[in-house]
Amino acid sequence: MSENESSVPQSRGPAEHSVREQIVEAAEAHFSHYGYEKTTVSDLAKAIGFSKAYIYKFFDSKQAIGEAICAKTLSTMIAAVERAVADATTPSEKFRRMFKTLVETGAGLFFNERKLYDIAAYSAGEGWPSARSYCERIREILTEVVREGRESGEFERKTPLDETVHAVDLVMQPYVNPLQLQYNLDLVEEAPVQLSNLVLRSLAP
Amino acid sequence: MSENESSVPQSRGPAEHSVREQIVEAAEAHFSHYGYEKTTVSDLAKAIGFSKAYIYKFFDSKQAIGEAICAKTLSTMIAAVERAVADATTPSEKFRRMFKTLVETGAGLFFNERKLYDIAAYSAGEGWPSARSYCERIREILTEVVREGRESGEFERKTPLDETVHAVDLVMQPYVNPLQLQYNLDLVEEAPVQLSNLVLRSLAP
DNA sequence: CTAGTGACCATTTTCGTCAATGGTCACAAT
DNA sequence: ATTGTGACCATTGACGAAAATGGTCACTAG
Repeated sequence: MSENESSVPQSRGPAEHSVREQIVEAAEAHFSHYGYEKTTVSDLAKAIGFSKAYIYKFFDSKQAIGEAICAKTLSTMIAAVERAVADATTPSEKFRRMFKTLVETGAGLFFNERKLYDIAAYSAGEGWPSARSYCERIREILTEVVREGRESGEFERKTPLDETVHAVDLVMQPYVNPLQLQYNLDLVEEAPVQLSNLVLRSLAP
Repeated sequence: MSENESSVPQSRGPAEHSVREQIVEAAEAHFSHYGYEKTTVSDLAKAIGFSKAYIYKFFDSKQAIGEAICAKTLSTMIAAVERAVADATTPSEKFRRMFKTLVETGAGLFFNERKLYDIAAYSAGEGWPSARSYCERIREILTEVVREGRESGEFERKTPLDETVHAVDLVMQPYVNPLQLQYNLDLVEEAPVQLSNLVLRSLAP
């Protein structure tokens, strides 16, 4: 009773604090520019005009700061997906846009903010909370879309909801998970289309 | 006009030769025991009682030897899949077994012959011919299964065959490709089942 | 002509060293 | 009590020299 199951970088000290926000801001700038490894905690301290030691009043470790940045990055992607889903009308279209947006923002992160992408990939590989809750949120959105499709009669209702969602989630995983996406970048165009078609065929009543 | 598109390790000298076979044999033993990187060409030479230079009469490079071993490994997996498919009766069952066997033998390689698995993963990552023809062969087998299913009326026939096969191939990719399989080892049990169900639902007439 | 090799070179890998980094803590200022 | 820091330690990373490795080639033996 004491150890967390899998390395959980935590923050400490006051949750709302201008210094905490300054740290995050500086970290975002430095990490995205120089990368996580090449940025030292001292760099961040200098950037906000405090000593290195003071940073540790707000974050448990350097990793915890990385976590915060990663969570922010992934939140942006989630937001884009939520917007895309909200814009679509039918459940089928919602699913298509969800998948497409997910892959596009992921690939965009890879090509335009490579350093941040690397953090996200590492996070996913280590099973950090930020990556976990990201995957969880994706699944929630997916569940909502599928349920809506079932209610409107657009999707079949024989298979248990959980099972359907789980299977579809497995199909998307290689493109949702930053760790795996990098091996499928050449499929960014076709995979979401082809796989959406296949999934929607499987969802047909 | 001369360069091959992507690094293609080739062999040279007589194709059938006892020394060539001895090299492959020694390489298989050494690679699987010490790994590709930790095995030197001199080690192989010593093992078969010839000089290092002689090895290069039969193989273009060390990588080419790795390729040969990799091809052998992947052939074994293909053979297992072909056996599994032949054993099954219905196209649906053929597909299920194909997927399951693929994942099982892949995971088996990872857990029991890790060093050989690493070579296969590297091969897949670099797009070596051995990995390519492995993927191609999988696709051929899959095509055959789907076509059989269509002919027997078990699978739908509206979607173009190529499109169907391509999409199903994309679904299996993360578990077929050694490079990606290692990130999905915790899903070895459920993924083939869940995904087979989904795919078969999508193939229903 | 075929089977086979030692000596050689350019590039990698290994390894030991030392500075840099992540992280802590006792303490100072307000 | 809160805000903040310099000094300190164990571990890690960078760096250059030295050793090992992949690969070639002129050459020998039969």
